[in-house]
Amino acid sequence: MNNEDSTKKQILESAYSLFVEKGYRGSSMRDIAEHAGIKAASIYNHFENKEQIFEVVFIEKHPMFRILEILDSIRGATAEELLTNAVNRLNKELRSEPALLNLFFVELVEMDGKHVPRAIKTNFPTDSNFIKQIYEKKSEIRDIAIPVLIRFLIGTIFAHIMFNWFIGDSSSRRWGTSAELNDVLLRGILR
Amino acid sequence: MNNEDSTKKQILESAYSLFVEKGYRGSSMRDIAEHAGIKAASIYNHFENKEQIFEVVFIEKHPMFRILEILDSIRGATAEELLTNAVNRLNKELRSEPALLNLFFVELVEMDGKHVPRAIKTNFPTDSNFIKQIYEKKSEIRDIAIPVLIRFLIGTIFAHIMFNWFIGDSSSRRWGTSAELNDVLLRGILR
DNA sequence: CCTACCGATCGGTAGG
DNA sequence: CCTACCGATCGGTAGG
Repeated sequence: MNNEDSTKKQILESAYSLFVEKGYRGSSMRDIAEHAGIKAASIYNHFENKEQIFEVVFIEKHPMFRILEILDSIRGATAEELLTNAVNRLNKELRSEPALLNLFFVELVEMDGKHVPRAIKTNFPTDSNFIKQIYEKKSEIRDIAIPVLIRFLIGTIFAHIMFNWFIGDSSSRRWGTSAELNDVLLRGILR
Repeated sequence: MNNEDSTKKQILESAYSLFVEKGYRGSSMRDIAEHAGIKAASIYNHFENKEQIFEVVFIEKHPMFRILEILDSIRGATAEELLTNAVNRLNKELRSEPALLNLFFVELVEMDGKHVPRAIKTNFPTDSNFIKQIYEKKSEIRDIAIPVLIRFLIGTIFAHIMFNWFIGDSSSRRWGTSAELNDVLLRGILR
């Protein structure tokens, strides 16, 4: 039924935004229901219990897939351009939507990371435009395995943003700008 | 009083380990009390409420300070040695004590990061043995501001470990080893 | 430092 | 899909 589907989707969207904002235990079934326009008891027509909702949300919204999706829209004539664009874009995206990583933190702290393996197995992307582009520009890059490169790239962005959280955004000037970090990154990656 | 002090400390230690393991809302005052060997009501002789406990714990155990503390014990004859040792040591430490970062995730998700600025202001280290050593070896390093370097170093370790969490530890072979990441990092930092 | 207790809220169920 | 309700647990207080 169409109605069933759309209610289920609304529950998932509601749960996602609440989990990300308040954590798992901080988001009650009543909150999730209200935000989806129904009553708490009705949720149980679509899900067995609260944890099942989280499971589905986490698998669908695993930040890794979202990040690979963002990377797929990046273009660049040279490896340097491609990588610089990727860093800038990811940086911007993760800043404007810190929620992206929050879901993962909730999984780590409140769920002990137990859903991670299944999330990876369920929907790891089979082909990535970004990775394809990197392969085409392989000659400009040091002899590093591509997965290691991807890892380093994504990792650097995380690092950048997480460090800002650590020290608070207030004193960020003294700790360097995005461009400086990008420079160090490219030096390590390019020939 | 000595007794007051030690009870307070036990409450803080108990709260720390519980917050890290179960999150803020997942750790009840009764749990915290029991783990400290007292009853829940007695906590209020030492703290005004639950959030005040978290505040004190977070300021005392902010991962950034613990990391700088670990770095202070690192030695190395050359910049390369110093940095490699630092990467390996931090990596080992963060792996054996993932709790270190969990406290910060709890703060970000359940507290909205509101205690971060005060934690930084309250106890930022005035002198660091590690930073001093880096300065002495400045000639071997590219012309990067030292804070940027520290940031990149700590960030790389984070990145390494967080990426493992993201993909789950299962498929880690294909994504590269610690040594490979260290190599990319050093290329970017050393002259 | 404790026992006893408060109102509020939780996840989930019964029954229609 | 709802109303009504369950037992359990929460943070916090009173009073000694």
